[in-house]
Amino acid sequence: MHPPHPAPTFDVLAKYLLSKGDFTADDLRHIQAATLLRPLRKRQYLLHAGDVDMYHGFVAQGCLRTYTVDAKGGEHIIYFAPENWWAGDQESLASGQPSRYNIDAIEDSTLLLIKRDDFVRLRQELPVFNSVINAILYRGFMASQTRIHAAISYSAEEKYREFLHHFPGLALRIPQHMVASYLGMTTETLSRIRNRLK
Amino acid sequence: MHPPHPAPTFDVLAKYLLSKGDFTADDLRHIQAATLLRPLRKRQYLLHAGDVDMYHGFVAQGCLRTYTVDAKGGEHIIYFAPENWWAGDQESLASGQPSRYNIDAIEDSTLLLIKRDDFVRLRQELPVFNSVINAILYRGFMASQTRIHAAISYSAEEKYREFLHHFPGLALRIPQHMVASYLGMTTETLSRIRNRLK
DNA sequence: CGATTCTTTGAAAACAGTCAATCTGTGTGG
DNA sequence: CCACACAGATTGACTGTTTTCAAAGAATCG
Repeated sequence: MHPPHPAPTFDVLAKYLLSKGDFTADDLRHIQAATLLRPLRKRQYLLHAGDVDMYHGFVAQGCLRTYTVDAKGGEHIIYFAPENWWAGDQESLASGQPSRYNIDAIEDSTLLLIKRDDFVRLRQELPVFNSVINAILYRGFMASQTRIHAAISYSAEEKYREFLHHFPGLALRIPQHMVASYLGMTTETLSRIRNRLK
Repeated sequence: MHPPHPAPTFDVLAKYLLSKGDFTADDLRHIQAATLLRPLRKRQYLLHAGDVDMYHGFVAQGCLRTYTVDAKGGEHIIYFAPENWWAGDQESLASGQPSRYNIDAIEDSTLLLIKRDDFVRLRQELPVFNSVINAILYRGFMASQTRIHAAISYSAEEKYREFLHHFPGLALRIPQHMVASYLGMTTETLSRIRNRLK
């Protein structure tokens, strides 16, 4: 089970960017020059907790997760990054401090990496890129707000329904215990909820 | 119980801004020209759910809350804005859509309002202002992440400890049922936790 | 003070977590 | 290709935590 053909991976990012802003062919060339193709097999890491994140990763294919591991070994998934999402610890990238999070691949995946410094440079050189990235951060912020609302307001069952709605199809692709972890409940609880729902 | 002297309210914002970026006296004058002094008494609203948010509000004094009301009349506090925080629904401000949230004063408060359009203009005209605002949004995003982590990983007691740590002193100022609402638990549960802790 | 708002307490019920066993599918190496 | 190991999902019985409902006690404000 390999990621399919290696070739037109940058096209996924180009298409994504063009859907968000008016990039010229030249802009895209500059961006492409800064990207690095990185296939990641299932269970391989993009970032280990304790390391400093050096890359912004755009997921062209597959799915990654960002998570912590607590004292008892329990994993808590902060977020998922399927195709057309960005992976990386913004905090570590911005501060240069070691990350609290692990990031690894849930499925065989293909990423486009942009080095921290190149990313900063691109934002300075290309105003379109900068404003698109700002918009993305913004949407991420709004999404966090929605998730906080769900976490403090909803029952386990409502959280799961909301998840199905927010990530259509994702629940079918990824292991259930990860969905449970993302929602802040145990696998068993999620299993029983799913049972009730059908 | 009135907000004290009316006079040097803008100074609070000026001081705040100067601590975050290199503003010239002229920059500050421009910003001041766009601000509107708005005292808010306890329980008065800055924004009603269903309305479009027209103002960015800087809290010079007091404390506001942003919250939703569910079908059963339960309130869920999304966040608190004490002195030197911003209040306002970013989503509504950015999109022009009606807000899902209510924002009101928990204490008698003093706000400096900046109209939506003026805010956008200031960001365009003053690069310092723009980058400071970006940094603030950024920190807000990081804080959301931390809060999500707490919400899905911690027990009720751990959440309360974390709250005390994150908002030192705030638990003493605001009603406990609001802290409970913010943490996603009932007043009774929080009361019992506090009892255990002492 | 009287009224309202807020907090505490108790008992019962609902809910989610834990532990352990079983069941299922998938991939690997022989 | 089969057998086995392994990761993942389900189920049941039990425990523990949190909610709910109801009532009573503080504290605050006008």
